[in-house]
Amino acid sequence: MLPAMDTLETRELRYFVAVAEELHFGRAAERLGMAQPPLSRAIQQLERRLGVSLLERNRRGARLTGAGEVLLQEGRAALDAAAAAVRRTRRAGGADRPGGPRDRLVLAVKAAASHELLRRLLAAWALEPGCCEIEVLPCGMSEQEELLRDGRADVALMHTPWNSLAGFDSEPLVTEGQVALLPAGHPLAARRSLSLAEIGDVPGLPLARWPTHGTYPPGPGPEIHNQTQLAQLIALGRTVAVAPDSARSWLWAEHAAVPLTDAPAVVTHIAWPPHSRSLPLAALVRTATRL
Amino acid sequence: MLPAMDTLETRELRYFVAVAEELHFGRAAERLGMAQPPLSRAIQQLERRLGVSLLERNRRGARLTGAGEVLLQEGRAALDAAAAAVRRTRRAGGADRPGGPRDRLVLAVKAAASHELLRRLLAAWALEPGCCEIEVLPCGMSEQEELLRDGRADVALMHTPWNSLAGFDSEPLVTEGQVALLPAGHPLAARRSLSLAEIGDVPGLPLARWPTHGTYPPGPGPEIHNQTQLAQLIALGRTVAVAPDSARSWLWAEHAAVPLTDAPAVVTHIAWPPHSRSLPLAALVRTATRL
DNA sequence: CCCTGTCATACCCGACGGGTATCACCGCGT
DNA sequence: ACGCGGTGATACCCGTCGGGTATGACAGGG
Repeated sequence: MLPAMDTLETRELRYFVAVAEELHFGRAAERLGMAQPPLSRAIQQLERRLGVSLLERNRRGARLTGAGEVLLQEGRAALDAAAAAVRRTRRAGGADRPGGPRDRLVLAVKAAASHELLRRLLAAWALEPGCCEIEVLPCGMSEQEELLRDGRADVALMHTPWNSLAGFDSEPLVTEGQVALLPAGHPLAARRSLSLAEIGDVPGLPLARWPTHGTYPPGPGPEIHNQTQLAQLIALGRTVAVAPDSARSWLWAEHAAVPLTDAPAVVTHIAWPPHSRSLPLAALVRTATRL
Repeated sequence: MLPAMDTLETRELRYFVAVAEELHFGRAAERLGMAQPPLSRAIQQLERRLGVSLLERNRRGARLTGAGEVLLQEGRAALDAAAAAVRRTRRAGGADRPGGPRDRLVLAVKAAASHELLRRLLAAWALEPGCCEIEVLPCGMSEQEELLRDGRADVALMHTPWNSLAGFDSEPLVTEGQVALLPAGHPLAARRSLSLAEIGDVPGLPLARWPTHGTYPPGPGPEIHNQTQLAQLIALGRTVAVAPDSARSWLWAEHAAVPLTDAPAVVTHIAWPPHSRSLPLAALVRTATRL
């Protein structure tokens, strides 16, 4: 029997994703803990089986073809799905914590976002009859999607328009406007309201840049990694930022918040993987939407 | 190196899904084109690696444990994702039709649903500057989800509340009410409007049952496989059915349609896999929403 | 009580995944 | 110009393991 032309082993996907990300067979092999020749051969076999060229080999590394781009994206999704299958199955069988509670929900939240909402949600959940333990998993700015996809989290709080809800089930919880965060002494800080255009090109006060999926948008402003860093740079009069209303709760004395008239509203959603049949999850979502 | 504890090969998933669906090692092995002993061994290895019991072996077949249920669902999703990766990569590389157009969208539509909308959509698409070939893939009642997930289709017309949009991106296109489809001669056919309760228990005229994901809801009515069959049974005075307004377009002379006051509205959506980066797809969605 | 049908065990073999050594190629340095 | 370094490809070998066949253990039914 020929080796199943229409199916890909996750091993092959892991190999290809590693090569596609490194664009270098040697480094990819090292990352995979194997030697370079078998990796080269595996990718060649993959290309032959698919009947498609995935990489343009250069003397100096490699470049992805269009089909390679597609396989990188789809392959990551498939690997996430396989990883999720393992994690969720182990959890369902109680194999992750021997003897531990098998009803446990992992909730992914951006560190330092939606404090107040989270507090209220956990309080309401504790009063719920069917409640179970909730493990709060703090994560980076755009990490929730991946955590939900690969099964490390069961449910997440996400914020449109920053997070994409594509591929998940979700319910909106709270809508809030956005404010400009300025140094308290700055002339604009005295204004009652501002527009995005007005803060977009203030001389000497470039707009801070947040990472989205690991990469930063282009611009003159500083690259921000966490909220504390941002707070400091604003207090030092080095930058200005756009944030939801609820950011007021962590402002310093040196900060000022001015409502923005034309910034898109931020909606906090509770989101979870589609087709979930978990009863605790359904109960948590119900609790959240009733807050 | 131990054989990668945290990862599942698609081969193992295929095996488990086959066993979980058949609940019988022998039949599953036959379906997989292999002998029973290696299949048994593979499942045992799988259970050991996951540290979880997946099946309760009985002398008379097997039953799924809770963890097994989870792995069945998650495993199917992962297999669909892997199959989609193969199909979409081949399509992107033009390997499916040698020399054929690599820009081609496959649109899944329920046979005989949304005729008029589809006609208008295709007409508008043909006028679009960036238009490409559209292959219309007719499918069963609830088949669109699977076609999108495993990459056989790029985009689909779906109808809530029958189809679930969970896990997809979508845009609503049309909302329509529902009507009762009755034999023309029936007393109720003369009414201006009806309620679901009224047609739910008409003596001698049981409500037809449509399949959802291959299974039929319980009830006394006949099991319907396609629209022609339904039309015939209604004309014969054997059954009554609930259908969207647009069903009027295929009514026979022996049929009558009476608006239902309390049936949920049917919304036709255009839906596609999340995180798509296809430009033709984006253009098609734009065209559809502007209709 | 044996026969049937189920899944598990024992054993063997071939395929193939992976390692080592080496080659072919090209850019770049001196 | 020539050699050197670094890239991916090729050649070859070996051990593992996936799969097949034969058989066992066991329970239920005629």
